[in-house]
Amino acid sequence: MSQENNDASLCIENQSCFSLYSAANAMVRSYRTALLDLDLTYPQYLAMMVLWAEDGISVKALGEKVHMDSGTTTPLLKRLEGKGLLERVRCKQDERSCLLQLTDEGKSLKSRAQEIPKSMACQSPLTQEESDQLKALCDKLRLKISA
Amino acid sequence: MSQENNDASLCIENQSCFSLYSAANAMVRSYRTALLDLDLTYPQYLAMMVLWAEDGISVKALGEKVHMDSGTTTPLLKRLEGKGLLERVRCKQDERSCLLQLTDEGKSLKSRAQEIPKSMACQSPLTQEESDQLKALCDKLRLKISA
DNA sequence: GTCATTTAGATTGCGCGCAATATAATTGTG
DNA sequence: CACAATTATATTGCGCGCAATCTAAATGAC
Repeated sequence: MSQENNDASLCIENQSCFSLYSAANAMVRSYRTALLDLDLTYPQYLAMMVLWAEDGISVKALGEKVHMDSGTTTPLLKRLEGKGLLERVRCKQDERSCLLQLTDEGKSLKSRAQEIPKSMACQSPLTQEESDQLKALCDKLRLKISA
Repeated sequence: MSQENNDASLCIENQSCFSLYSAANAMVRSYRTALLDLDLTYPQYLAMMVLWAEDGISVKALGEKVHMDSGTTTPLLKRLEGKGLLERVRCKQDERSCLLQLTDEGKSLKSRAQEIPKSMACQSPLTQEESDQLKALCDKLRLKISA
């Protein structure tokens, strides 16, 4: 395919990393439409999912679950607080720690969010089997390279 | 695993999209070290690979190959120009179009970059087969959802 | 040729993602 | 108890990623 490049190793079309990178961007892009209704970005949606599953956890615990550091979580959580979806309160036992409490509005958003996984699964071009396979490969990759 | 969430659909641990997203971020992060020596970010490295394979192409053609729009490519290419790796020249036949010409420095960077795919492949936790599988799934996903 | 349409690229604005650093609270050590 | 080390979060700065908008050049329709 490539005329000027005799070795294929530096060719983006051959690199699984580039495919991974592009697919992730495309995925986030396709979530945008679905999340417009909830007024959430994809990373914000991830944070909300964590809190819907486990309200009241610390910033640190949430950061570990979504694999983000405080440079990403702090401003993101401030934006969610600004939208009135949660409150950030200092932990009494450990004043360093900051606990995240969903507001009523934040909790009520969960019911509207139930549609998101359904609609995304519907428009996914992958079968359930392929999706599971993709997940397993991505998990293996992430776990090993960030170790 | 989750105590407060009786349905699994809104749980990030079950979502292949979250795995894809996290794996892509981890991958870019792991490239950072390898690319430090070349003074390139991962997206800049992608652009350079395209130009190493096909010097002189337009901004539009490059954007299509790396799947980025002008809001991303324009500042990225200006940074590469600022580093002295390429020049952006208006096309004589079509003044709207902007052609990208590698400088000698930009061309010579290719030889040093040959090490990158090798070292990344070495530290990859995936077998060649798994990597191919991941690429196929990502390509299928991206092609269909951005159609 | 005139004018609407299309096209290539640039600009603006916002939200990540993350390295590096700072701050303040807590814990560990002697 | 003093004080070094650790820990949780916040801040700063930079480079994407992309929607929305703008400009200017080229193309198409009549």
